[in-house]
Amino acid sequence: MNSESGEFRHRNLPLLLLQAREHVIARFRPILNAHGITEQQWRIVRALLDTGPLEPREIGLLCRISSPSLAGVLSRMEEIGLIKRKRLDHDQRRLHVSLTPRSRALSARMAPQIEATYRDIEALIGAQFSTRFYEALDELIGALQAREPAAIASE
Amino acid sequence: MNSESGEFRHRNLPLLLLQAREHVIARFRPILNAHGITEQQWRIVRALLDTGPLEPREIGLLCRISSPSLAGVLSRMEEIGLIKRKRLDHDQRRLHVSLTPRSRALSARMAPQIEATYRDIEALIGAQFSTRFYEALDELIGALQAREPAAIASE
DNA sequence: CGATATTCACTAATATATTAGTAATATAGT
DNA sequence: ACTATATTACTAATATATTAGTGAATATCG
Repeated sequence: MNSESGEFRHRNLPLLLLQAREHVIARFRPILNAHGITEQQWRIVRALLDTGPLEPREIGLLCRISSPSLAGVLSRMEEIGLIKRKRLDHDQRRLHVSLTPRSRALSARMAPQIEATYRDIEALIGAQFSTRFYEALDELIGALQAREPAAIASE
Repeated sequence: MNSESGEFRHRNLPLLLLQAREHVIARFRPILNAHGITEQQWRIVRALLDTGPLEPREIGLLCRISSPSLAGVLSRMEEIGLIKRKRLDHDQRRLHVSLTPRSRALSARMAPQIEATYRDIEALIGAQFSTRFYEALDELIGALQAREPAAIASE
């Protein structure tokens, strides 16, 4: 009825970012499903591949998964043999999470399809736009995390 | 260990988009919490404000909420008086979802704080960058939905 | 050294997401 | 009319998200 509603002059930015992400990940989802791994699990596997062993706290910050969610996700991943967990000797609170031969083999099998999908996307949007878009995302994230409003853990 | 891992040449684009969205919505979350409304509920209220009454199917496409999730979300929203649901006369399968005086009053109270937050963000990233970033998101979404891979409902 | 505060992974309860499937209604083609 | 198919909102089961809070371990400070 009121397509100008008056109340809001700005477009819904979080929704736009969500929509953009949905359109991108829609192209990867079939690959993840075919290999029986969830989005969160894959995010963690890829982070560990790129960075090496991490602690849950670091995984949460990197992959944007909250501590309570992480507890269940990591527990299930250990159960199906995608990761292993090991207490640190000098600090019994902390934990080391690392990949297993199985998850390394899995990502080796997935890598070609993932990379092909990135090439598809780049073909659609153009290499130049692609580069500038990554830069824009980095700039946005950098600007927003430089001056956080409250105590929102994000670095 | 292996910070070059070799397997992946492209950065994790869905993760970057997720991180960007998290940094943005982190500034709105305190407002939503203060008014006792969840992210999904607010997305729906704002969509209805902008567009007028919608059917669940349309809400799902617009707000990127799946049909099963929507069932629970709408049910809870009706229970607390944020929306009302009404069957269509000429098609008993379909449904009209519309706002209530209560949700209109709520968004009127929230609007100033929401708008102020957008101004804060724009001040941080710059008006020019802001404009170009919105355009880039539109372009990305447009390019990706123009040639969908499979039958992924998205417009 | 000892009391206090902080950090860390985790649990509990509820909300939402995902995948598969269902019943009711509507439409298309015969 | 009639069968087959499509569409719509929904349920069931499991996974993940969110908010609050816990116990164990460590760090900090008096």
